[in-house]
Amino acid sequence: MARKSRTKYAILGMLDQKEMCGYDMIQKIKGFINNFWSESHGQLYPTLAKLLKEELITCITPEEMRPTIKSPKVYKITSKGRKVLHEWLELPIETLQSPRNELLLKLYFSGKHDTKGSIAHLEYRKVWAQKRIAYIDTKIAELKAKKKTGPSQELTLLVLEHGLMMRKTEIEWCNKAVKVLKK
Amino acid sequence: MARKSRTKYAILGMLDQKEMCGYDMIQKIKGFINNFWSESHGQLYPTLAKLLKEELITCITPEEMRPTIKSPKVYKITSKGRKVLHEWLELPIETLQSPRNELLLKLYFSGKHDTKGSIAHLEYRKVWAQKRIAYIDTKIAELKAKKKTGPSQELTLLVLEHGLMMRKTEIEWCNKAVKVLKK
DNA sequence: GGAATCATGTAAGTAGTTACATGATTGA
DNA sequence: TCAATCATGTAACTACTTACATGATTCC
Repeated sequence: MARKSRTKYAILGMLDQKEMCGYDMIQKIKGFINNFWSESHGQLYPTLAKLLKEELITCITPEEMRPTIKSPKVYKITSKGRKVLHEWLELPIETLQSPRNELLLKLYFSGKHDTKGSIAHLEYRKVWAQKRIAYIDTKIAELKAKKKTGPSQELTLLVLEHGLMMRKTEIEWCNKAVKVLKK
Repeated sequence: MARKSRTKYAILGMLDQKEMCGYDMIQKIKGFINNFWSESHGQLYPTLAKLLKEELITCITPEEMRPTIKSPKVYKITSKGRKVLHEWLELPIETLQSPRNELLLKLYFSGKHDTKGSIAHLEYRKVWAQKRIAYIDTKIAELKAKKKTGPSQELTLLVLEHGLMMRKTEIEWCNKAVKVLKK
């Protein structure tokens, strides 16, 4: 029954790349990972505790070192955790349906009544998308400036590219929609 | 505190267009509205009860007519409901962040280890997107075949167009990603 | 008569957000 | 010394899905 949380796998995935503490994960989630995923820290910390209990991760900051000066709980993925992660990675992707889109919901329900309002929503969305594009562009430039290339860099680039293409298409569609509404 | 459910507005929006019963709403949600929104009937029915209590909708199938032969509960939006709906429609859209994307999550975490698996995910996504495109194409054709045009038809077309453009971009990106992974 | 679909609801459980709460460290 | 940020956690609450449950109607 019920949906399955993927917080678990997001954590395992991050720890598979590098050992780190909860706070570091939150930074990552608010940073690059935010391009395609989100987690709240109210969900993260309890899940970390659960993963420890399941022995999918270990805390490599020993109990006796804490809470002496500046020692966050650094977590590391276990081989069992790695196995669980890779099994999940190979599983087919479950969420194929297009996600909820509040813009389309509002547009569809208000278009007839209030074209001005709808156009405002669309213009605002365009501004947002443009900001995203500018941000992603600088990120891509930064990444390309680093001479060092590698498989992980290529993946990062792909993710950024995804955001870029989606936002551009969104803007294109918004322009079309505005045209229709103004007509 | 906490997130706000938009089930309420989805219902009001549907009833603003046409009076109908809960079952009809579920059909709509599983049909056209599914292009941009989702609701489960386990969420819908309790929300209908709540809206009745708030007097944003009324049930126009009188109590005494039920449960005689074939009489579903037909709901109608009230003027108060309409007001609440329109106020919400004008409010800025809250959910601007890009939604969770399980494909990108898996790709980002597995790319280095398992390019074959990643490519499989991408190819599967392409198949799905192509099916969606085919479906939307027929819907658009159907709609255009009807000579009758109007504002609501234009909106429907816009929504379908949105899905079309997004899926096409997705395929384009998948192709790019596959190329990078195969390299 | 039996299957599909019409039609409405409730129950149980998970997922998730936000606010509350606390305290250490760093650097201006 | 004060603000920002590092760092971890819990509490309260909402949202949501899926399964359970039931019964009528329609059409073959």
